[in-house]
Amino acid sequence: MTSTTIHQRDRTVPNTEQERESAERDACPECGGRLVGDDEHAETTCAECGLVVEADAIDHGPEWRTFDAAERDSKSRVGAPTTKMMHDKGLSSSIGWQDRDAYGNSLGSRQREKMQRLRTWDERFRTRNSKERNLKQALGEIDRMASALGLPKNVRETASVIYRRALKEDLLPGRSIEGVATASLYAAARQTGVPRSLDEVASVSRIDGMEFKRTYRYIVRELGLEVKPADPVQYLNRFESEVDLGAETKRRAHELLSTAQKAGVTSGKSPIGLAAAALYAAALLEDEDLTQDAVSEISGVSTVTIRNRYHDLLAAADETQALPSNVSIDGATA
DNA sequence: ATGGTTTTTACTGCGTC
DNA sequence: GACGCGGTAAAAACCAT
Repeated sequence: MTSTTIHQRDRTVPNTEQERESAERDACPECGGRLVGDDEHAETTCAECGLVVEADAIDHGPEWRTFDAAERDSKSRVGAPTTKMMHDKGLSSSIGWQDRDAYGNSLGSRQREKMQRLRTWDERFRTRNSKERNLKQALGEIDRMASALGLPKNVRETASVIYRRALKEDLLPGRSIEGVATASLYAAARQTGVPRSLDEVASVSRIDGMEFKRTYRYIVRELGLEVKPADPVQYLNRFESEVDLGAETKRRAHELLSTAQKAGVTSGKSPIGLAAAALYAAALLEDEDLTQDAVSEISGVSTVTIRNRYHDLLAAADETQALPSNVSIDGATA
């Protein structure tokens, strides 16, 4: 990640001192007059007739503005420059440093001391407010996403605890508030045993998936969070509630899952895939009307994975002869 | 950075309604 | 002929080293 691409758009506009001088010596194509470089407006103009030879050649804006669309959408992604150094974007007033009153007269020593105290407190309040506002926004965001995902209150609380820790440990600078908020929520959901997949969380977040995963890993590492691999059963429960199935089918699905877990064929496999496969396999055994495509739809797992996993599940079930021996699994064993 | 594992994508053939 | 299902190869994503 070098920054080489940022400034090398058009080298006809002078960057260095020498280049600018040479540019000034060039002649205007219109009237032959002297050309003048204007850094402020990124233009090269003719001193005689005012013709603008080069306009908007170089973006003089701060480079942290221009990386991708998501950044432009949410100003809050600008980490250190605005949120830390200029948390209020320079909008709030502050107490000046000169010991002068509004008319420019200098203050007496008593007044000077008073102003000094006020300055101290003014500074304290302002930085404090910024952190609080920051936190408030993050918590609001967490709340919004949590309700969109139908997550219970304790998850939000866990998420906010995680977020506060991140804030305390100075993990925020350089990262977006929303990114950390999203990551906190995802981690909290998993820790509290109500997992949502990365995709699901990403879909209700304002930040893109890549960024989300990156910040998630980051805060898990930095905070030393303990996040155990998600339990497939949790996913299974949720998938079951999204389709209309008989009670026996659901029982079966759980059974398949637990025998497979005991058989040890589940380690390393994605919990979501296992849950989806268990659901499909159970429906198959119970002659329910449930296609692989449907399961894939609600679980976000490809049909290929469902096939592979459900073969594993049935094989495991066969070996542990957990199936009642008189039940025929027509065709499913092949 | 690299290699091994898992998942996805894309394409195929088969049987059925 | 569309649909559900199954298999495969190659690409992509993920993870630990």
